[in-house]
Amino acid sequence: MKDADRLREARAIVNELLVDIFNRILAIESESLKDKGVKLSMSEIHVLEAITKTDEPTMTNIANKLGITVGSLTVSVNTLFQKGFVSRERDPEDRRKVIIGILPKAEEVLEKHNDFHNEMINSIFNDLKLEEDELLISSLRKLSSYFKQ
Amino acid sequence: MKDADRLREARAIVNELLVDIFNRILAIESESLKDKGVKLSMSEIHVLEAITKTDEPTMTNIANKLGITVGSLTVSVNTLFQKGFVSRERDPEDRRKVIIGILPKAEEVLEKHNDFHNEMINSIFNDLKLEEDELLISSLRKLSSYFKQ
DNA sequence: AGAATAGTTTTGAAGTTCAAAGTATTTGAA
DNA sequence: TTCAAATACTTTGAACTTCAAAACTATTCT
Repeated sequence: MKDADRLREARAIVNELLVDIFNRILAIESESLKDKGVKLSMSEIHVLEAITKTDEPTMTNIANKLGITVGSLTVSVNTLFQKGFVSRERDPEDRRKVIIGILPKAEEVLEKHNDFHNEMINSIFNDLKLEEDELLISSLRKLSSYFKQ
Repeated sequence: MKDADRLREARAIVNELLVDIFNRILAIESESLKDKGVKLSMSEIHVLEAITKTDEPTMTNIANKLGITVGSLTVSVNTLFQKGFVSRERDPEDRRKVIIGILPKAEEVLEKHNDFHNEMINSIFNDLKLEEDELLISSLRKLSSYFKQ
């Protein structure tokens, strides 16, 4: 087989795998949480996750992290606030901003969600050698930066 | 830095990148299509894509490929049929089955969608060496098989 | 103070999805 | 053979997510 053919095949496989993963990940993730007795929807989980991973967790910053509008985020935060998963307070420095915080009830849930992510990452890393990690990381980094261009 | 630390760091990065990609891919994909004058939503595009990639494209098989219920697929196919993107006909061998087909109007759209996927894949492969492909593929394959467990 | 700006919330509409109930067809066991 | 169960699909109603636009509040600028 020629190199060009091999490359074409490799691309096709990577593409197919990405599509497959994309199509299944949400459903499986949500099932995994249901099994663990978590009542929240996946989008609510992702909001909680984004809050913990946003440096200055204002509405605008969190919405950017998630790639949704601030209006959509407000709707979601409303119910999370009402259910007692997050706190909300004005920034004393700039009282236009609302800082969102995670409450203990949410930390529990995020821990269970993390288990899922860890299992997922395990399944990739299990029999990779250390020096091979770099390549995987650089591939994904390229993909991610392509999306942020 | 110890190997264990390096591994922990690698996992964290891979996880973060996957989450990032997941959060952005849909929005960007949909914007890319809007730029190209395509009127369909992403989920409609994914239905079309799944039809072309399912061996015997019955409702059940396509729904499985997509990871949604057959009922949901029916709703989507209803509008795609009405807009003239897909054909629908009973399987003469087993008249319970409905075989879905892609019409020319849909092929045009899928071509544009493919451009997006190709650009995406390009951005990963651009400066990978041939022998490195295998590793990337095997990593993704593991991830994908983990989801199909 | 008044106008402009920034951050957030509210609202209405559209789209996606599921679960449950209903229809049509096929299969298989009595 | 016949009819009950299984299979394939569609319909329906409800819940959820999201967006765009308008409204509101707080802050900054002139």
